[in-house]
This record gives sequence, structure tokens and C-alpha cells, in this order.
Amino acid sequence: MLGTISERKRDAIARAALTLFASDGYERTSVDAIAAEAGVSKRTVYSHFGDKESLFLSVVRETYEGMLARIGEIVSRVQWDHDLPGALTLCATEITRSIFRAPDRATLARLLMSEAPHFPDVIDLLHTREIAPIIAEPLEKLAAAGRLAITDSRQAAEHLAALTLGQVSSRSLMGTVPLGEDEMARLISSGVQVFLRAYAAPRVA
Amino acid sequence: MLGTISERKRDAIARAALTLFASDGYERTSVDAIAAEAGVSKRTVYSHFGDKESLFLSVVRETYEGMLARIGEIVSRVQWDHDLPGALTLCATEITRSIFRAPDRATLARLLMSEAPHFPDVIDLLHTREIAPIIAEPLEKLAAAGRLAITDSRQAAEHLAALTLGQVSSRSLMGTVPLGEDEMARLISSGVQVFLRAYAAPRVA
DNA sequence: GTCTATAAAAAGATAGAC
DNA sequence: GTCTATCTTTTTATAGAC
Repeated sequence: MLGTISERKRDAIARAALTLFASDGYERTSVDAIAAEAGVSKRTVYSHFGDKESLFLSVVRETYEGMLARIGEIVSRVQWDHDLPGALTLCATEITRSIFRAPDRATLARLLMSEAPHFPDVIDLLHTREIAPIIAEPLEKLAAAGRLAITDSRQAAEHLAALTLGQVSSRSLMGTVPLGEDEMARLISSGVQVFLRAYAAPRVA
Repeated sequence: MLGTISERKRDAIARAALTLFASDGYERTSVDAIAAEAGVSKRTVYSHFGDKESLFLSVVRETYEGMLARIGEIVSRVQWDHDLPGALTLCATEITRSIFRAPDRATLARLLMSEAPHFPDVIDLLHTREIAPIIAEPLEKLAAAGRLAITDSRQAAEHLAALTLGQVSSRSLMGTVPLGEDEMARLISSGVQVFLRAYAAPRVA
């Protein structure tokens, strides 16, 4: 189940690359350093991934897709039926944590933003595979159930994301400065409150 | 009033550096390229700014301070007395434009985020000289006048910023993808609407 | 102060042996 | 597939003339 030696090396290279790219950025990370961190020779890196750019795109894509899958899981696990503020807060908190607390995704967001201008493929990735639609899905159902006054679920999802994920990103400078658990909770719950005040379904008389 | 030749060269270097840093990032920008763009020799760059890092910090600081001053101006010029939604929309639009439309500041935000992890001084700058307090000031007055239901003006300012500036930043990938004037307007006005629904002063009976 | 020329180091990529 | 050794280019920074 561990794969061939070659596959394990490939994996070690990908992990080392992600770690280094995320902490130092693309240009500051040398292929030498990646090879050393992975415990292989530089030639092996080139054999597996062709060149530095392909290696970068490969690990970035893989990690980003993993993040989206994780967000999908979180959204599908949340119990939306009862406590609405609690469900929204939990969902937003878990998503934020999954992005800013996972060791290898901690600074992925920053890395993507930093390198996007130099890699059209990254811009494409970010535009094709978005977070908002994933959040929009449960909001749509809540609207249909009459529990939220939402006309455009996609837009509402972006408002919710801006008020929670966006606040945390901004405060932590895209994951650069670590945020305390309590401050993160405060930011998110304040954001959810604003969202709910704006989108609360009017009381039926 | 144009300054000495030396001062004009210094200025040309600073402008060239900002342009190149903003479009290519710190590592991808060579001092050679800056000297060429400024029309001076490389030696002159080093004479004026010491080294590449000092040059970077110098232009970043200067530009960021200029941006804050511009935001302060915008906030102070807005007429808050009459149409509240209009005033908020105008203010947010002007601020967003001043950041993402000014030629030399267009990608400053992205540059700051990208390089912050590698320059402690940039983190310091962003934490010491913030945007939120500038926006909090008029909100505080509006709350005092009973026109908004705000308890924490600083927090409300961050919510407003997240819903306007934050949405635009996110959509444009921090200025990487240019946004149409109409889409920017749509994002901002939707954000202001949410803000107002959440912070509207309760009607006095 | 400003320039040309150069030193010194680093990094991406490859050749060739095993 | 994997390694060591090497080529080539680029980049920061400086020496020395004017």
C-alpha cells in the first residue's frame, strides 16, 4: 500500500516542494532545496516533474483540489436543521480552520495569490474551481425552507465568505501572522451575526 | 521646484522600482531592470538606496502612506449628512478605486501581502498603519447621531471593508485580474446593502 | 555623483555513469 | 530510475575611472 520506491520519492518531493513553496514563495525556493528536503538528488526531481514550473503547478493543483474536497465534506456534515446561527458559525469556523490551520495549507492561499500573476494556470484554477458555490448550496436550501431571505444564493455565499473567511484572511495577512483561536472565533461569530441580521427571514405574522 | 538632478534621478528610480516590484514581485525584479527603467546606471541605484531591500522598503512605505492619506481625504470629503446609502457606496467605491485603479497602486496590496512574510518591516507597517480606523471615524459619528446601530465602530468598519473592499480584492485576486467598472459597482453596492440591513438604526416609534 | 567593467555567488537544467 | 559533477545564465554588489 505504500507504493513503489519511485512513487514514495515522488510523494516526498511533492510534499517538500509544497512546504518550501508555501513558506518561501516560488522564486525563493530552489530546486536544490526541494531535493535536499525530500532526501533525493536534484536529478530525480527533474525526472519526475520535468521542470520547476511543472512541479509548482502540480503540487498547487493537488493541494487546492484537496482543500475544496475538504470544504465540501465540512458543508455536507453540518446539521442545518436546528440551530441556524450555530450551524453557520460552525461551518465557517471549520472551513477557516481547514484553510489556515492545516500545516500544508496554512499559507496556500497566500501562495496562490502571490504567484497568480505569473502563472495563468493558477488564475484559471482559481476561477474554475471556486469556494463560493460550495457554500451557496446549503444557503439555497435554507432559503427554500424559508429560513433565510436570500434571492441570490451565490451572492449571499460571497457575503458570508467575505464576513468570515475574508475577515480572518485580512487580519492574518493571508495566513502570514498566526491568529489565536479566540480571535478567530470572535471575527467569525461577529461576521455570522452581521450576515444573519442582513439575511434573516422576516417573521411571519 | 523640480529638484536637483540627483533628486530627480532618485525619484525616477523609486518610480521605476515601484512599477517593476508591483508587476513582477520582489525576487523577479532585478536591480539591472530598475536601473534600465529609470534610465540610470545600476551604480546610481546603489548609491541612493544602499541595497535592493532598502529600496523596496522605501518605495513600499512611501506608496502605502500615500494611499492612507488618500483614503483619509476621501472619507473627509464625503457628505454624510443626507443620503446614507449613497454616501457609504460613494465612499467605498472611491476607496476601492483609489487602491485598484491608481496605476502605481494597482497591485500594491498584492505586493504587500506577497512579500510580508519575508519582510518583518512590512508586517509592522500593515499592523501599525491600518485602514479600518479611518473608516471607523465617520461610522462612529453616524452612530452617535442615531443613524446607525453600532456599538463597536472599529468592528463595524471592518465589516464594511470586508463587504466592499474585501469582495473586490477577492474577486480580482488582489488586483491580478482587472474588474469592469460595472462589476465593481455591483459588488460594492451589494456589500453596502448587507451592511445597512445589519446596522440599520431601529425606527423610532 | 555617475558611469563601465567585473567579481562572486546562486540557481535552473543537463551529461553521463551505474 | 537515481546519482555526482558540470554547464550556463542571471543576479547582487563593488572597484575604479571621470
